[in-house]
Amino acid sequence: MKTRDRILHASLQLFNEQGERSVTTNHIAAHLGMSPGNLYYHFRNKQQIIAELFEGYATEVEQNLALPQGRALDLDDKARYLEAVAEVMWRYRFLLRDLEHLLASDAALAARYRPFSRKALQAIEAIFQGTIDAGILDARYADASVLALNSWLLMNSWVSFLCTTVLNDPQDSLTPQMLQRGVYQVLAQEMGLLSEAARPRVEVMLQAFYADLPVDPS
Amino acid sequence: MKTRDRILHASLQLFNEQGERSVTTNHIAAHLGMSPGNLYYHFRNKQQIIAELFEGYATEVEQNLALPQGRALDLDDKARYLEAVAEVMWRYRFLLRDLEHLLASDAALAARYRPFSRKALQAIEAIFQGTIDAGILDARYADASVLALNSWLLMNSWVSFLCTTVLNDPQDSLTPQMLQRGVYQVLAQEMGLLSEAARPRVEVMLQAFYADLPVDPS
DNA sequence: GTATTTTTAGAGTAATTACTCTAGAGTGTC
DNA sequence: GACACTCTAGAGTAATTACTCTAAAAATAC
Repeated sequence: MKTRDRILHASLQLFNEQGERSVTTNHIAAHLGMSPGNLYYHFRNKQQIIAELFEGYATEVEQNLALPQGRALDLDDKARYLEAVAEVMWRYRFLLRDLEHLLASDAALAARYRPFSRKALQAIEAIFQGTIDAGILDARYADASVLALNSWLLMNSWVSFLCTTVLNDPQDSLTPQMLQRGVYQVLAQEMGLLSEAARPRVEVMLQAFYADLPVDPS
Repeated sequence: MKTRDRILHASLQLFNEQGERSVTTNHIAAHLGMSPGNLYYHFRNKQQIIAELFEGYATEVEQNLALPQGRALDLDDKARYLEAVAEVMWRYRFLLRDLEHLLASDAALAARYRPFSRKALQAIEAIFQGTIDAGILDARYADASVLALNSWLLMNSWVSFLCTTVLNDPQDSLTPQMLQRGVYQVLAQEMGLLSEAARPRVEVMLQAFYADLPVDPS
């Protein structure tokens, strides 16, 4: 792997593990056994590293939210969307965690983020509209834009919730079940909105995503 | 006001405005026209200031989530809960914004936060269970614990969403309409879950909370 | 009024951090 | 072998930051 890519890779890993705030450029260089000077040869500054990681994140999210070409949505599509996006968000979780500070201290990134987020919202709205049009959700009560916004918020905050409230110890690591439960929480929004035709099948699918969270009784 | 309280007050204000990360203890002291030594006479360290602010936040949230004594829930109760909690979250927004980092760098605060968050979740669940028992939500589809978790997540992430995606400029300030829309997003979860008896009145109430977000077409 | 305690100022410090600068090593070309 | 270009090391720095220390002022007690 090229030095430049090794820096990006290590930065992402360390940012995710420890938070962007507590990972310095010197840490990144030391982690790679290289000199700070070398790191700064490849990147003008720390912001640039973050900005390039964000581009990777944005690209992957957008790819995973594109509507299928030339066919209507089916029942499993949404779960697939959710799982894919959840995985990307997990892989770039430091961005979600420190987003407000990153945007506040980098106006260019903030200007880049807003249209990204709005575009993602529109894509999710299109997906919901697809399930309404396909007769899966009841058009009388389901509002695609409201559902899209709530879904986006839930997805963006799920990992943070796990880290702050569910995990008892920073050492503990997240399990796939915990991530899956996040997907369940988004899908569960539809419980009251299912058309009679779709309800039986969707309810079965939903149950497959349910997972108890380890909340010790205290 | 006592010096100690002035420090807490100024810290909260500055943390909210600029983020905890970029507000140093020297800034706080300077803002109050006092010496750093004086600040450190009243507080052992920055963590202690944050911890005490958190206590204020936790207390207020818990007070605002207590079930009414000696009567069943009525239709307006939940909106009142939401508005009250949303206001508290707004007033302590730096905590929500930097929560992960604050907990990661202060094990005692993390240990304090988890039971708080779980307790809040249970309180919200009790509120939802109340509306189910009161026949407002349809018991066939409404799951109090799932709804409670989603509501908590939505409330916790709403202000962050406004700051990162809606506001075009850090200078811009949030309007009450924007906060109200957050309440709407939580209430809107119930659209498909309303009992036939409750639906007409709740739908009217819901509309009162709806507000368009200023998302410029770009 | 004096003794005691609480509160405050302000200079200072050790540690950290993002980033710079210079010089040299490696690699390819002719 | 000379030249050019890319890449890397590593020492160094200016600025920042959380926090300490000493001494004096202010409040309180008796």
